[in-house]
Amino acid sequence: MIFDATDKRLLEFLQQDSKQTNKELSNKLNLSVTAVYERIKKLEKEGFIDGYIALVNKEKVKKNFIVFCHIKLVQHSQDYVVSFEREVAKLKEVLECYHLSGDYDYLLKVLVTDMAEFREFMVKKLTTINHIGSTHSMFVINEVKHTTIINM
Amino acid sequence: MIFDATDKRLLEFLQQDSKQTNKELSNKLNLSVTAVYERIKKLEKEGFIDGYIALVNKEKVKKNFIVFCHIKLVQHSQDYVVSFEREVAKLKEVLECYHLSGDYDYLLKVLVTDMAEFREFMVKKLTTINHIGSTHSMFVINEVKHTTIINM
DNA sequence: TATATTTAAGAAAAATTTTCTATTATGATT
DNA sequence: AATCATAATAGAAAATTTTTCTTAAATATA
Repeated sequence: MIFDATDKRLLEFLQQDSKQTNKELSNKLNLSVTAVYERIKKLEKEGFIDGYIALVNKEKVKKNFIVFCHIKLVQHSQDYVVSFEREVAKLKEVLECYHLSGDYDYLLKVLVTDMAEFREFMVKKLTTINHIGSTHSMFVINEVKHTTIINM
Repeated sequence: MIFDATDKRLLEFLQQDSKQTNKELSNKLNLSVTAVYERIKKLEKEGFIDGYIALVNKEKVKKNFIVFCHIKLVQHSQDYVVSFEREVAKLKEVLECYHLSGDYDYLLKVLVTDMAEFREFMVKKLTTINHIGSTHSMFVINEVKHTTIINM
């Protein structure tokens, strides 16, 4: 499938603000409303767009205590890895989980209200998952930058 | 401001799919279309919603090489910190940057096409920023989980 | 209890999306 | 270069959705 410069610009605009009307986008792209509409539908159908979402303000909903957790497994057998990944993905406090190179461990991005809630998360949820060897938590003092925009 | 259970559910729905019509939301919430409309406008005005965006598929646009970079500064003076944060925020490859506790350093989430592009990023961009003492890169083998949904 | 204030509902108006048809551009083939 | 097929674009019409407006109900306040 051909994915031209106009499609790229369109995706950039939609990543910035998906509530723009096709008319606004058509002005920015020098296209007709229908052309914009058809391009968006094509991008959606081809899988370039995973979805449209609202971004909630973390401070407002009192969930702005971010912790990165490094995790090592006791063993790295297929069974252990699969089991750990399945369990950790279920936890709503875990926004992101990455399998990392090097020390063969994981990096988790955990979002909670405060230290008390993080403690609960560690004790009641994370450490009850099997096969965890060790954990190392890094607390975020300040979120310097956070964007969802992928540059192409 | 009062932020009730219905507002929470509404934010959950909008975080999952912001393209739902007010009619669909009104059915899920047992409200009228106008009531949903007014609640959304209120949440927007009060700052609960930072924006509405399209999520682009990383694989499709060939930007799915994720690297986490740990960075230590040579000094931690106010000047150095401010300068570093300003410069690093400008880099489009850096999706996220966190100031961490403990070793007083930073964690960067970097998104590029491949290792070649990461090398370019390191050599031409990251290491040209002043005050960096040392860096340590962790490559993502697999993205086990990634959500933008904040639980409330 | 009476009075204000907020919240909600339904209808109407305005705006936007979506469909449809026709036209133009693009690329491949000869 | 000419022809054909395919894809992209534009404008108008239809369908849907958002937004506004008015009225009614619920909640809180004095």
